[in-house]
Amino acid sequence: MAGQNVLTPQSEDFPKWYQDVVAKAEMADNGPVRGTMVIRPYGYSIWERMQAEIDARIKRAGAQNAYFPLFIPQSYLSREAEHVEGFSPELAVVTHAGGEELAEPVVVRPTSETVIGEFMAKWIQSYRDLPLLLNQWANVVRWELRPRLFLRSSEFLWQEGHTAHATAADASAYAMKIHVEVYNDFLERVLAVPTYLGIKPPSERFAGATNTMTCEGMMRDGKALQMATSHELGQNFATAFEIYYQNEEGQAALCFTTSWGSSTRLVGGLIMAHGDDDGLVLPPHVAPIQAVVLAVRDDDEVNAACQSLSDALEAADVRVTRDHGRGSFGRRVTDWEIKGVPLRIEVGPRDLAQGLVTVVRRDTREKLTVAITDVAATVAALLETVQSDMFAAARRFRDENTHDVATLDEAVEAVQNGFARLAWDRVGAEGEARLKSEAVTVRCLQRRDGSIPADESEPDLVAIVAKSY
RNA sequence: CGGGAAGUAGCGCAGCUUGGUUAGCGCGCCUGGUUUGGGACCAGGAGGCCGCGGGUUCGAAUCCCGCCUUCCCGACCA
Repeated sequence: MAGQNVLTPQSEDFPKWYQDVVAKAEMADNGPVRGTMVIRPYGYSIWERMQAEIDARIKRAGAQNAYFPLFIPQSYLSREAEHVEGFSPELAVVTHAGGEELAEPVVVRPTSETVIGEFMAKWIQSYRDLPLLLNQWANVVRWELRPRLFLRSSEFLWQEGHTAHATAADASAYAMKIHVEVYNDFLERVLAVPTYLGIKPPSERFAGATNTMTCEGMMRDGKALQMATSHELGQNFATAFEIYYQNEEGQAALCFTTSWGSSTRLVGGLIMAHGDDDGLVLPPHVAPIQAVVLAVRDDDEVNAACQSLSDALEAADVRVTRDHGRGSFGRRVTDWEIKGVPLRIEVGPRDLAQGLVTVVRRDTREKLTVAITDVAATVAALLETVQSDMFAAARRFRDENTHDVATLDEAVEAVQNGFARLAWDRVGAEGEARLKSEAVTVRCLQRRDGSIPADESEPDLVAIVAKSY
């Protein structure tokens, strides 16, 4: 068996590799209904770590968690013309319940702007109630025609933030704050995924938004994945749901709202941003298990050493597990590699006789010999090194595969292997159609310095274009 | 939703063309033993509505029709 591929190599068939990893790392299974997903414990523990990190940042930004219903009156969706048009094709609608046909069908939420808008209108009376900053963790349903585990499932888990503000400037600033301080900070510091931040061109905007911001990540096959998104909704939903407040002069004024979301799609992005031919590669900050203490053989002396090592690591706040299992050493090594555990600590009689253990990095495969008394301190520090090295490696990969081009033809050529960057005024509406015919889209628009523009009419913007998930 | 491919044990597959008795193989799983520094070995064993429904037939995994599911490409998509 030695030397045989456990997974389909990325270079041979990337989508097959992805499915192999999801299955063999025990992340998820397909559900019985097309497009549905069963998230297995290992996959869910990664999602839980993501939730904890994102939730803490959302709260730091001042928003509070709440919960709104799964079922939404169909009429709510219709109140905002673009919104209903955008979502109609992917709605799941309940027409029968309690053994009878319903007088008004209810939709299973595809997103919650409408219900939340209804209650914002009820709760907001005065300028003193603003800004109203809400978030919810929930499941949503969008009937997908071409589902893929984590990346696009008909039901998925996410967080959706919804805020109301007195002024356009305040709403805009808050959406930007979330985008940078919650999403991008999380992506870079926890998932170690570098992003291109920017705004979507009008053609790619959220249904009902006046502006959509995105965090675009590059996967190992050079394709783009939108990893989080934030919207300025202007007064579109405030108008539709009559979200008014009384200003300091006692006059009624219409709110400005925002919404922003990130989903279990992030798990798919994590897999594809860092994974290699041996499986997952998890950054330590998001890894449910940061280090595994692996007994080379199952005997009392080795096991005792493993136990005291894992106790010491736990005391140093390392998320550690012990593998003194049966079965061959090689088999167990491979299994932990597939699961992407950042550090493997191998404990065997030869090393032990000299008071040493072998520490192996998953990201670089580098092997280090460490005195057993130094392991706790070494591992804690090494996890931080792995984290920052993974981010640096991902950024290098992204930069090497982002090509500056001057024409649409060159862009189409360049995106066969990564992203292309070109002047936005070289694209335009006709350019987008031309790109679309090649299965290429404008992922985002940026200023020359990489910062996020206010809108697409700013002069001298650049377009990041790519094939995408 | 359109085009293509495929559904046989947990996973990967053979068998189907040319219908015929107990449907096979590899991996995995269980038991016992030997092992364990990169997917170990020996022996024994469990596990199958052959995707679902209907039809043809004395007889269907095999032929015909419908449906469901999965994968690839496209369209669609915060």
